[in-house]
Amino acid sequence: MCGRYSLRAEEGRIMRQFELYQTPRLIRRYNIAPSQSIPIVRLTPDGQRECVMVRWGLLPSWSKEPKTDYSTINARAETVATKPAFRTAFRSRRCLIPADGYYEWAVRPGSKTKQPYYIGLQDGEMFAFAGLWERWQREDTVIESCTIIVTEANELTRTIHDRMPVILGERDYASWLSAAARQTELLQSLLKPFPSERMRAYPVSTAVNSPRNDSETCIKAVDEESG
DNA sequence: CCAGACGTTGTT
DNA sequence: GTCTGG
DNA sequence: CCAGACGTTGTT
DNA sequence: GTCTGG
Repeated sequence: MCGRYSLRAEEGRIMRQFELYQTPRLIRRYNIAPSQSIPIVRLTPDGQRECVMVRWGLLPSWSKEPKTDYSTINARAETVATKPAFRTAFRSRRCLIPADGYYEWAVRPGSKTKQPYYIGLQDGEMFAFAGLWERWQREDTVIESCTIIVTEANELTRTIHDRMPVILGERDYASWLSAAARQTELLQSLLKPFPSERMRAYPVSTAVNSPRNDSETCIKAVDEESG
């Protein structure tokens, strides 16, 4: 699963990696939580890439109330093509979600508290989660939202948790964004665990537990025991 | 036909 | 919106 | 994901 | 215990 992440990269770096002409104004984030407004990269109706802020926690267009349901912050890769809450977005509203690390909480045997880990690429560089976005509209209120797709964990992340977010390599960005709705097999083939060899994970302090803490402390390595 | 659900995770 | 359950 | 709140009435 | 807020 993926319920917290960081995005420290600067706007220029994001524009380069995602081939954008502009981004919204962004500040460094160390502890992004569900329900917050996050930048996503998607295609405009005429096929241009754009970066916009949307709410994390997908709100289906048919929802009666526009409240965030925590259960839609992630979508299972195995079922995303068919579940009512996600399938229409899977067909035509896929997005990339820039990030440079995410957090998982490992259950520690014999301890009531969990050990948070910070997980990312080996070089700490920015990457993209595979995501979906949706638009909810009633009268004059429009709410755009998104979800992060998750899959089974790889060898590295499995030591912490049995699920992990889908990370896309740069070569797959265009396919993910623009594949035709019927190319289910191609799309599905992109939703695989990222290679362990290119990732790293280390324990961090429980400061990250509270979404109020949004500083470098969240990503600083600590010894396992000191949680 | 209409009503009601539509999600994921972790824990029990 | 669309499918399932009654 | 974790943290933090969670309620009504009557009186001042 | 369970829901809401971040």
